[in-house]
Amino acid sequence: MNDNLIQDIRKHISLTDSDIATLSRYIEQKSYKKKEYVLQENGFCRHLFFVEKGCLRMYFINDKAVEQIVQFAIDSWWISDLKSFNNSAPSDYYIQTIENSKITSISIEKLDHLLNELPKLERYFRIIMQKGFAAAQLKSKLMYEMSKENFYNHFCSSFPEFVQRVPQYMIASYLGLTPEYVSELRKKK
Amino acid sequence: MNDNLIQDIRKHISLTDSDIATLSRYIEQKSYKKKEYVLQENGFCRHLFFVEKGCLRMYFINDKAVEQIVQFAIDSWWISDLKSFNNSAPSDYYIQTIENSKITSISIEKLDHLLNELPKLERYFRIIMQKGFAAAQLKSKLMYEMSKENFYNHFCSSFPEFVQRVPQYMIASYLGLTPEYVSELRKKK
DNA sequence: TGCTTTTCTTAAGCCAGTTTAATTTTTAGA
DNA sequence: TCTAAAAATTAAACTGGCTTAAGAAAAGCA
Repeated sequence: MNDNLIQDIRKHISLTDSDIATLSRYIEQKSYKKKEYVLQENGFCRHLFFVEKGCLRMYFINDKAVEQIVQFAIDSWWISDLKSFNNSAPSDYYIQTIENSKITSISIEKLDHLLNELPKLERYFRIIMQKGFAAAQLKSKLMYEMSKENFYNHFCSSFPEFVQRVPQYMIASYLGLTPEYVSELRKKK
Repeated sequence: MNDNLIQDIRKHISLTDSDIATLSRYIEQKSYKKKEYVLQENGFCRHLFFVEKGCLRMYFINDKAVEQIVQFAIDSWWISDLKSFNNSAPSDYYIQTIENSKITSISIEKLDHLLNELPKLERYFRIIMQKGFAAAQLKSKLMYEMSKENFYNHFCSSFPEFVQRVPQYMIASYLGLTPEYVSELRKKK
C-alpha cells in the first residue's frame, strides 16, 4: 500500500523504513467509487490529495451553472486547491472521482507536523510544488498561444490516454470549449 | 541591501546573522536599467529572480510575431520560467525590466548548494512555490470564468498600482486582449 | 433484454472580441 | 524646445467559437 507515493518520494529523496513508518502515521488512505466527491464546494480544502490509482477531476460551477473543469489527476499525481489550502479559506471547487480510485491524502495540520518530524520531506514537497507550478505555467502558455482547435488537437496527441479514459465533454470543458465544438472538430479530422 | 529578500524569508522562517552571511555567498544582485533583459529567449532560464525593487515582465513571441506577456513581477515577487529551470531546457520566454530595477537572483546550481548548506531554506522555497502555484491556479480560474471585459475590470480594481506603473498595451497583452479592445472598454466607462 | 441515463452529433444563427488601417496623443531624448 | 518614437484611440469589417434546439448513439443497470 502507498506504493506509488513511496516510489514518487524516492524519486527525489531517500527514505528509510523508519521514515516510511513515520510518514504513514500522518497520511490517510481511502478508496472512492466512481463519481464520489473528495472535496465539496464551500468545503475547505484542507488536504493535498495524491492519486494512488484512478482518476479525478477538479471543477467549479460557472455563472451559467455549467461545470468548468480546471484540472485532471491520474495515478501518481497530486491535486489540491492551493489557495484554499494555504489560506484556510473556503474553496470554490469540487474534486470528484471519474473512476473508482484510491487516494492518499494529508491534511494541512498533519503536513505541518510531518514536516517538523521529518524535515527532509520539505525538499520533496518543494519539488512537487515547483513541478506543479511549472505545469500551470505551461498550460497557461498553451492557452495564450493556441487557437481552441489547435489546443484540442495538441491535447489529444499529448495525452492519448486521457482521450481513452475521460468522456469527451469533460475534455472539452477542461480545454475551455463546448462539447458541440469538439464534435465539429472531430468530424473535420 | 537584499532587505526585501531577507524580510520575505523572515516572514516564513527565522534567520540568524550567520544564515544571512551564508545566503549572501550564493545569491547575486544586480541593477538593471529600464528595458534591459534579465532573460533572453533560447537562453536557458537557470535562475530564480527576486525583484528587490522595480518591475519586470515575462513574455514570449507568438505565431503572429506579437509579444505575449504571461507574468509581471514587482517589489518582493519571485519570477522564473520553471519548466526551463527544472529541466535545464531552453526557455521560450524573455524576462525584461519595465522600470529600472534591482534584482536578486540565484542559479539552480547555487540553490542546490545553498539548500544543502542551509536546509531550513527548503521550507521557504517550498512555501514560495506553493504560493506561486496557488496564484497560477487562481489566474487560470479567472481566465476560465470571466469574459474579457470583466477580466479587465477585475484586474484594474484588484491591482490599481499596476494600472499606474505599466503601459496599457502591456496590461492588455497580459489579460489576453488587444490594445484596441481595451481602448473601447475604457471609453465605455 | 429492455429501459434509462449519459454522452455525442448536427446545423443554423449569432456575437464578443479581433483585424485592419488610419489618426491622435504622449513620452523621452538630444 | 524640437523631433522621433512609443502609446493610445477610433471605427468599420470580419470571424472563431458559442448558443440553441433537437435528435441519435452509447453505456449502465435491473
